Amino acid sequence: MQRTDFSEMACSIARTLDVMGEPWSPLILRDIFVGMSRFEQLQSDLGISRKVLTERLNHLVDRGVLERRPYDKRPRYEYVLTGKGLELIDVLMVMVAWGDKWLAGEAGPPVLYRHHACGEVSHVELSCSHCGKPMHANDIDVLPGPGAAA
Amino acid sequence: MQRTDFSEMACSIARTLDVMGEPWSPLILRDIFVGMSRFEQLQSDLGISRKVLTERLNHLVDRGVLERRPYDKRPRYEYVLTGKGLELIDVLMVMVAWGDKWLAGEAGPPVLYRHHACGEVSHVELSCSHCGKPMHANDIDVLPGPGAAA
DNA sequence: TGCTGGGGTTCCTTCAGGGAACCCCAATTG
DNA sequence: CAATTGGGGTTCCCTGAAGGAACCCCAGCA
Repeated sequence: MQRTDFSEMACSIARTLDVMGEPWSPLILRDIFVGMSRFEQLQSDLGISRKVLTERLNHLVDRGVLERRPYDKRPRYEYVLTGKGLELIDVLMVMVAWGDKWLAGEAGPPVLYRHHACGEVSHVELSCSHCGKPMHANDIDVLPGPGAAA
Repeated sequence: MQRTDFSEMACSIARTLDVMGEPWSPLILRDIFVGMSRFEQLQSDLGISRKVLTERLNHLVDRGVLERRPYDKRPRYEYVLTGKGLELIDVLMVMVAWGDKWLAGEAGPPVLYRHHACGEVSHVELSCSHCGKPMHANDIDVLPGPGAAA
């Protein structure tokens, strides 16, 4: 085996990377999330090679994060996020928060998020699912779980 | 230019992917976060090629997410997360949450997080930095920001 | 009847990843 | 005082994935 297979590692990061661990997949998911659903649109917006776009779309469909859906009597398809895929957007939202803070520079962030619940432009924060307080790298201990390697 | 350069795109996701957009970087950051800081440890834990590990470490140091620090009179180094790098762990924590939910299977999650603030084993949630309520893909509108492309 | 446009597939070239061998040098060992 | 060891790389070759461009299929339409 030449390229490493991440899907079998006992690590949820590695397994997630098997789904979206090269740079095009997150950008494809981003585009589909903002409403660009067709091959031609994706290809021209991203500037990705057609071959690689085909591979990535098939892979994302295989992994259950996208659904391929015909939209015409002719063989025309659009790609839509499944529930599993929509939750993967969480990862992108956190990438946006980090990129906005550390890489946006003078110009400021390229896009803004307005939160429906409060109507404000804001960004995403990480909190504890149990107590709701902030939860970042330094706020946790990492313990072995039931699915840990033997 | 053969491989696409993501760093110049007007998108915080693409720019973040320029830093950690291939599968090894997140795993390297994970290992360093849990205390594995030396070349040899990383190499044998990950099973990554030595050449690629060297490249990735240099890249992460260049991007300011790792710091290379001598730990001996001999030329021996360890790699530690900078503040910028520690905040990048947020992205990994969200990948873990998603991977635990969708890919862990019967065995359950390989690792658990205990939150210092409440002492409970929990996972990370996304909330709005303004109102604190949940904030996921369907809870936002995406608007052009000041750094949007011309 | 020919044109068009979406959604690919094929082919070739180049470059990045994998794997293994090699190197440098300070400390330790016999 | 050799010789060995071990960390932290570097070099080499081989394979496979990304880029780019051309080609293809087919339904609708002029």
